[in-house]
Amino acid sequence: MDKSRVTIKDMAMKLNLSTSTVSRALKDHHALKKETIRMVKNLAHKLNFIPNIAALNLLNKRTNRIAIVVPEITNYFFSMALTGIQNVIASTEYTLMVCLSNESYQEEVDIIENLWRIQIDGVLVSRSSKTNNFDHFRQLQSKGIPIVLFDRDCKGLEADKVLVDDYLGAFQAIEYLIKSGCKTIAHIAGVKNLLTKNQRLQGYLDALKKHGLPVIEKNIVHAKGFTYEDGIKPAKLLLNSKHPPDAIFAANDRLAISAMYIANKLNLRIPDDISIIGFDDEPHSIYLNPALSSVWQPGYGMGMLSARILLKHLSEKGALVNEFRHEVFKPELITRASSNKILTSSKNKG
Amino acid sequence: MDKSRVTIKDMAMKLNLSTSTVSRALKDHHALKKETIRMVKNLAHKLNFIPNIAALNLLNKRTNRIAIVVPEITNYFFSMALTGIQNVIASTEYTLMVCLSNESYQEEVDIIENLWRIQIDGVLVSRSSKTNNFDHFRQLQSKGIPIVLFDRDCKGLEADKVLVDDYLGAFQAIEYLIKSGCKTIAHIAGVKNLLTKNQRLQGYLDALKKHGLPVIEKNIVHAKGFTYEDGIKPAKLLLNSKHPPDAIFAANDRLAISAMYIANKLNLRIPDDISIIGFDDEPHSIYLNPALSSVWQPGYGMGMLSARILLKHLSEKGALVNEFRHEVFKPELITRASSNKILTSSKNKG
DNA sequence: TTGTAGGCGTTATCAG
DNA sequence: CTGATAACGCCTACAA
Repeated sequence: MDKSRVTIKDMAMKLNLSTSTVSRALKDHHALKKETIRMVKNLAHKLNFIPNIAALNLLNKRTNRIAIVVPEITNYFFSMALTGIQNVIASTEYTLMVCLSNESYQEEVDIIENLWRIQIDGVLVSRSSKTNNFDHFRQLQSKGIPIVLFDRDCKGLEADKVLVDDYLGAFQAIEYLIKSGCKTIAHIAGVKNLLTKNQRLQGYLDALKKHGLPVIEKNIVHAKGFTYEDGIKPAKLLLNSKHPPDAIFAANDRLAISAMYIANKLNLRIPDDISIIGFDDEPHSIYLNPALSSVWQPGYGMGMLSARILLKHLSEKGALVNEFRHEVFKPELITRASSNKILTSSKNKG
Repeated sequence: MDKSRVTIKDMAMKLNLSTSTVSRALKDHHALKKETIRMVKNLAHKLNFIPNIAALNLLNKRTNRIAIVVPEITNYFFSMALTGIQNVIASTEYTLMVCLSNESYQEEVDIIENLWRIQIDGVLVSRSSKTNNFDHFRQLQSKGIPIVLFDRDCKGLEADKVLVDDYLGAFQAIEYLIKSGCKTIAHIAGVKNLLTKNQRLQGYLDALKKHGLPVIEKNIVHAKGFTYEDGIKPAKLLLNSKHPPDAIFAANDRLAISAMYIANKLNLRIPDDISIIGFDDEPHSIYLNPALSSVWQPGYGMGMLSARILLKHLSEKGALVNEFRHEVFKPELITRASSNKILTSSKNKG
């Protein structure tokens, strides 16, 4: 920080006033002469006075810092969420700190513990897929630091939550596949997690059940992670089997794209031989050949709301809030050529 | 911030010492009894004492905050760079603030001006493509705030710079295309910028010249931005023309993918009819059909180095540094099927 | 070897 | 209506 900043003291001297008067004038204290206020404000404007944040923080026992903890940002959903969060935070006096857990439970724990050390006011969290225990979050809360969870729920943890209806997104995707004529629909699920219910898997299961399709165990494969590479093995497993499925619903676009890749290698036609639907609707999905159907999530909006909720908490500090908000956004199935069996083969529906 | 933190005063009272002694003991002041130091440190450890950052900041006239200003983060290169930066910053007492200019000059100016208001210690910048005037950066520097530029150069601005050799990347791409038999190579360039020299374009031009190929004006098209959409028009322009080129080198992968998309629509075979090479090597490029050749940039490493350079500056504050570092990373051409004419058609080279 | 005092910039309380 | 004082938590001359 540069040293040439004007302080209240400087202005007080120039105006032959006390620092308290200047301070009060700057906040339009009612009991001051209008003239005094005018004078002070004029000078402040002329000298480009800006209150020293460190001094205020010391006084208010705050740091004006918010942290966001996410598994990664090289992913469309998280980068959009971060963009939304940042756009809200940017117009406040808060500073946003980005922390990456790399989908690792241990890294996440370390980060959270460190957040207390380095003194932040509040936290936005999308937990790692490996996280089965939420005590690190509880510990932070117990120190008075509010947490807003977004995208990935922590069952049993009481906090504000901004989620997307994964169940619905999956359900709709499966129903669409069924209606387009698919009979054996496989699912490449995300990382297996002991504690948190996998809503996308559940939506898949319930949709099958609703339409009287059998659940075939070997048609449900858990990926080891969420990268393209992680999708290769599950896709091979499914598509190389004796009775390959006629559709794959993947837990995200990367896994879906890997499945498309393998299908291509095996000379399977998409969607004629195998329909594929992803989740996330990354921008490049539309430029694949064929274009990938996917479930879109409102990352930007979720980010904005999460940030607003956290800011609200911080401004209400002291007023103990026992009620947590629980917001659920609706995803949207975007159908494209990769799942458009009907459209492609018989041209009778859009 | 929670209020239950232990302060030096608390410890001083418990130990019947003055705060100065405690303060000194914590930093191993030479003139203190070993015994005293031990006692203080033990207690500090037992009570989990952590110095109050706001107090230190007030004292040191710092804020411990660093800002990174980038056009966007929903892009592989920037998100990797940010990841690298964050990983360096995370182990320090600094907090990283992410600011997005959305490729807009005006937004960038606003951000930079605001950075001074909100008091940050240093800035990492990758300027917007529309930025032709660097006075906002100079103004910030003149207030004593160090700036490290990364990825996108600002010609004429004196600052630390961490760049990638765009010229070389483009040159190698074009040479490769020429060697693989392409005769008319087009270029989809990025946003036209009055001031900064377009190194990728220059590399393209020089490679053509070196190999005696003519520069055809209409085979150089500037995109309006860097999104997939921005690539559609240039691609149509090139591929719909009377004498379409037999290769396209695009300024980034998104533009290249749009070109692939249009080529597909026009039933042009890639690479037989048209070779395509991008820039950035986004992870999904390998899963396209055909896989996209691209110039890889070491985003993560560039981010790390930029952060280290900035930290160095901040630690040396006071010692006026007149020498700026100027680091240039080497990119790497990754060849895949989209440009592999020889391999694909006659199988005689890899 | 340790304590005292003053200051970093701001605000709140109490006087006047 | 305005000023003096203390306080936030820490550090560092200067004293002792």
